[in-house]
Amino acid sequence: MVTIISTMETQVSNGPSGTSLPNGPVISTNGAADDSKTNLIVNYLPQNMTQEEFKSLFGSIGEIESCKLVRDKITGQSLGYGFVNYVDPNDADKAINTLNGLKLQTKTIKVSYARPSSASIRDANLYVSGLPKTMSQKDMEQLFSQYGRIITSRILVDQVTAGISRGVGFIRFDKRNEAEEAIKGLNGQKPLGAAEPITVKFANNPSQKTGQALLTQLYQTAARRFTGPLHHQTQRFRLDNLLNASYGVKSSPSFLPRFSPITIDSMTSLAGVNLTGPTGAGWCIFVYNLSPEADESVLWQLFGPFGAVTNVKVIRDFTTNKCKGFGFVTMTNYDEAAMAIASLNGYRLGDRVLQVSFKTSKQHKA
DNA sequence: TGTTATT
Repeated sequence: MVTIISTMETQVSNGPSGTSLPNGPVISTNGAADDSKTNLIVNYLPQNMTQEEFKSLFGSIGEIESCKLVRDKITGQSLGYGFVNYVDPNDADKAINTLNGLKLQTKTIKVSYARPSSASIRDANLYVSGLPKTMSQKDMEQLFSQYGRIITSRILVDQVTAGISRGVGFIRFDKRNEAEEAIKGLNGQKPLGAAEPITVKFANNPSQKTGQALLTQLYQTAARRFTGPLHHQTQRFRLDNLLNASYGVKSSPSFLPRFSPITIDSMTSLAGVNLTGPTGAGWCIFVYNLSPEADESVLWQLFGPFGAVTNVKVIRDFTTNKCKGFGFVTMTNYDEAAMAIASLNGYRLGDRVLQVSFKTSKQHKA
């Protein structure tokens, strides 16, 4: 088990780059709207926080121009951060003062001004290993700060030994080229007084997940559904103005109860429903509640990690060419198909909860 | 030897 020494030490404030006009909006020198005083980035959000809860929390401060909880494009899972753009810069300031450092479940959220988006700030996160166990987060920052502006830093610690450094950490620089210089300057070098050299390299990009990683993630999500929330009810994130917020699931389409541990057997035993059995090349799987924008690639991405997929099809409206909400996947092996169904049925894809089952003879009726 | 900071 791993925990974090600190996520809050490095605070970032971006100097506004625009010009404030009397009684008017902030206008940047190039004429584009300048949101540097209203746009915030929120980090270390609880995994299970929904867009609605996110909006509700930050909307309690003041009027929101826009906000977005950033999610994985494929799985729809929260990436643990989001953006809030307020109408009034004063509300952005207030949000930082009142919500930064707020403890939500096991996380301590960080609220700060968002830096202007640009390619140069992407992929600037470094993975550092071989650090002396005695090196603190501050020591590490000091070592790296000669190469640029540090946005975040952390050292991983062992939880069972109550906070002993694992000699592994992360450093995020403001700019990618700063991170590159730090690698050049520090990789393979011994910090002052250290016995061993440290390794410094770019951290794995979480958006480039392997099939195996995606599969693991899907299994974990499935397991969570089957065992219920990880934490005690009272530890779960609550908002006073969200009296009956559900966790992740907005609606429960059709006959499937929320979080119900539906098994293949219970599905096949439903009255009047029979499996069609292997048809031609393999087992046909019915996927329901796809978005109108869904395409074949999402089906490949979802089912591919579970085994051999021979065919996918998204059913579209003839005139609009939009997905009609469902599709089919053919898998060669029963075991893999069954595992895919067990893992993906009830899975949240973006705002939607998928229903996944073997295609049955009566699926289209009722 | 592994968290989740750029819409």
